[in-house]
Amino acid sequence: MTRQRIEIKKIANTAARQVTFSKRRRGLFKKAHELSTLCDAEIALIVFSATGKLFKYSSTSMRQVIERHRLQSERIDGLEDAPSVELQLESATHSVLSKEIAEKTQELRQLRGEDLQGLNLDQLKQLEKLLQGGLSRVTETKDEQFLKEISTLEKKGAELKEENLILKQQMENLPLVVKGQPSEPFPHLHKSGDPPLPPQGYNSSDISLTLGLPFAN
Amino acid sequence: MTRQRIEIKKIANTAARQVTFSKRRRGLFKKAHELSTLCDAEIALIVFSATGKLFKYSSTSMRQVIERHRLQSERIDGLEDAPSVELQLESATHSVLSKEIAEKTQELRQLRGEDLQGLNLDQLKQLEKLLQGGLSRVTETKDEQFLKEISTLEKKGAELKEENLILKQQMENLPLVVKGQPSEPFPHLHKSGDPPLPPQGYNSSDISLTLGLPFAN
DNA sequence: ACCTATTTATAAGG
DNA sequence: TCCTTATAAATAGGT
Repeated sequence: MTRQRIEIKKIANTAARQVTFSKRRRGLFKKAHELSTLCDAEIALIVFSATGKLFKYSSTSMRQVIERHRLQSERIDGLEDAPSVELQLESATHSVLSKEIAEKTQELRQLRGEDLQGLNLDQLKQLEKLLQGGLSRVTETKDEQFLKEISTLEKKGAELKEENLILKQQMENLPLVVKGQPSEPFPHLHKSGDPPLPPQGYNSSDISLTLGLPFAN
Repeated sequence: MTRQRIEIKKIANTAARQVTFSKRRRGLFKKAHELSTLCDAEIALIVFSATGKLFKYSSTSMRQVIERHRLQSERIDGLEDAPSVELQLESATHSVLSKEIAEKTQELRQLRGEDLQGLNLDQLKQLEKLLQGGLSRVTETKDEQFLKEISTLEKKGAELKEENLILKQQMENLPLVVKGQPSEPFPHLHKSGDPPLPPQGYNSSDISLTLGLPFAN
């Protein structure tokens, strides 16, 4: 709708999909509210993100709108004597949820290469394609992680090297200082006999600052 | 919002209000559908006009979305007076089922190569291995299917060839029979002028039987 | 229902 | 998430 028109089908890129979800969700809720205000309509809007997060809007109370809806649609498909609407809903929900679990479980098994007997050639080809897509994306992401980790390690290594260099210079210069100034320069720092290393500092350049050496930095 | 901007408050004129209701309702439902499609969201939208007419949209089933919403909000504003042991049990079961669905959904997404951000290197490697395993099994099964199909076709082909051969022999022999026996050997079969091929028989050996040739088989 | 000037919504990209 | 900008979509008022 703007820089470029987009097709109305699932956005492939996850990040882009989430951005669009945020933007459009806001727009949708705004429109819902405007409609209810302008035209005196009673509205309920429930949105679950792909990640399962719930967003909702209702012009009056959610319960009220849903109840009103239930009354309407009940009259239509609701035949027979109702064995307590609540229980009906409950068991219906159970079967829906259970069915969904069963489906997803089966899908997972097939993605793992199990239970393939029932599939025909086309379905197998489709499944293979899906797996190839997933695999390539996973491998790509993994490789990116590898690279990231490597570059992090390299950076750390370079830092350590540099710090080593500084420490070496300090060790070379230290005796000179001691020689030229026999009295303890920092008596309070050495009282305990331990070097005054900070408990968990990993940036060793702090040490030189702590030492207060004249050539630190 | 166009020829002139309008304030978001109840439209005083009834006719204008109904026109706007129609227009904006359509827009709202369209947006809801687009959001669910683009971003894989589960959406329920219920609208009652000021006159009490019901309009609704849901990406999956209305019942499912409402139930899912009830489960979510139940846990949150839950509290208050104990909601009856039965309901407690029900919602406990629901939360178990819902959790399972959420987990399986996430697992499926990751097997499809989506939502990999949160995974560390080890998890990615594990996922990659799983996919490789699944892929190889699927490919293997698919290839078996291919082979099976091919051998079936080959068998069919061989059969057809053999039948062809038989037919050719018959065609070679037929003139001899006619020569040695000038009168129409099968008058009833040729009356119509069409060759007596069975309507949809693909097993031509039936033909020779039908012809009743002395050297059939 | 259609028209169209304008306002909104929003896709891309920081 | 927020900001900006170019452009697509929605829509108010009218016919």
